[in-house]
Amino acid sequence: MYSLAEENYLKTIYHLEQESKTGVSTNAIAERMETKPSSVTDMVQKLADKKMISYKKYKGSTLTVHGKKMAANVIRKHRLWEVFLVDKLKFHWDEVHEIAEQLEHIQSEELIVRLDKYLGNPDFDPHGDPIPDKDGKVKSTEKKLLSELNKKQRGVCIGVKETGSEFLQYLDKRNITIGTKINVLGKEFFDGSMIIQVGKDQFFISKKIAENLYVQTN
Amino acid sequence: MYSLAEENYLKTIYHLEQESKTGVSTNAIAERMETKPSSVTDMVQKLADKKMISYKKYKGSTLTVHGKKMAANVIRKHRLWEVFLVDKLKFHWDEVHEIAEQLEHIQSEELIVRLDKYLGNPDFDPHGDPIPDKDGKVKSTEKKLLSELNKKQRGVCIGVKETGSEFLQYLDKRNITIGTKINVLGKEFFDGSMIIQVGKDQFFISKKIAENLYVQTN
DNA sequence: CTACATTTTTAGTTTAAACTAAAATTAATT
DNA sequence: AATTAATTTTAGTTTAAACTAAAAATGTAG
Repeated sequence: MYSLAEENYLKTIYHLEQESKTGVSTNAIAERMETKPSSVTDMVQKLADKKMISYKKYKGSTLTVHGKKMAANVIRKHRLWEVFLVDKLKFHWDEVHEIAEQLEHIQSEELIVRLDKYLGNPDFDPHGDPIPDKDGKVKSTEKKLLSELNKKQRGVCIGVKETGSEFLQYLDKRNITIGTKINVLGKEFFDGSMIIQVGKDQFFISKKIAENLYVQTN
Repeated sequence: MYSLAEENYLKTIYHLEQESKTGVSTNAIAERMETKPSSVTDMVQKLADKKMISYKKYKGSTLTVHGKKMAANVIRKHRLWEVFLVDKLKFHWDEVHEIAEQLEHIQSEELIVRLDKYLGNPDFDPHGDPIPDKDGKVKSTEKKLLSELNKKQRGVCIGVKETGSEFLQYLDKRNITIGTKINVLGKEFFDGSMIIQVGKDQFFISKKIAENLYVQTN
């Protein structure tokens, strides 16, 4: 059994590893968790003793296979609960994070098995993030142009093809940047235009826009 | 905001107060919570400072109006979650206590408002215990003979009319004692016999039995 | 009413997880 | 390469909530 604090550290390290694809620094963890670096050092040493991460002094931390599975499981629970809150209790998708942050720590294998089934074994949470499976595996992602997506598909912006300033300014105005999640709500086959959701906003984009944005899909 | 430990103490004191209708002793709390009396003393002093209970050294504790409301709210959450686990996730009613014990500490007013609505504003949990309302009020109970109940009603055994040893031995065999919860699953109007649920068991009882058992109802 | 038993409290430790301040290491700049 | 800056760790405190052992208060039996 792991403590709430330990689970939160593992989760944070998992997210930071995904973002940077490298070992994560003590300071990065401290900043993300709004705590002090010295506290982080204490905890990573403890997690290293428990073989959840591998850690070398001054060299940062990386999750072990075991730690990664553990972290993915907490994230799985978080995202399943978010689906519950939105689909069943009719919360808005931007109101559920705080509550899921608590629910993710409830300990019961059986509960999650049943919750998953009750929700129809969803693959994504209400923010479009993928839900890891029981073994902690997340469906691998693939790079595409936004224009290749169809209705109801989702992607995360990972780059642009066209780099002219008008285009970049357009993206800026629409709050689209690296890491932005995009849901395709509708697609017109006649001209390739789309209706997409970005954060709380929904708007129309032309084929030309969609052909110049790279997204990562699942 | 109150800590998990504080909420658990308040809940325990609430239950003990209900059972004995008097102030609760430090030892009683310690026993129920499987902790040491000295730990209880520490905590009741803290709760008294916070005006959640009134406490005089060596004289035991009683909840203040504020503390009682707080405790009832934790119990409300516990019981609503139990309904969720049984009605929606199809757990058996004797499997849900441990999980609800964790869920009852999730902090979100709105969550409980919505959960309550989603479950159809239930009045009882799957064990037949009443669910306090938002203001911590529990529907007042009334003393009746078991034979006065109808199908789907519930009662808690509070005494007997007939006191012969055959009758008491019968009750003993059926595991019915003071405090035992009884659900009436079916009633035959022709002869007044009933099918009742007691703990995990379901069985048939005659009108004569039902006319000699007092129960408290809601 | 005294003597013993039980209950309760106090005083002092322990543990997990945070903190501060200072020391050590690594990185960056001139 | 030497010095400064930034990062990270160590050492020592703090807090909440538990614990043990001993002291104090209360309850009970002769």
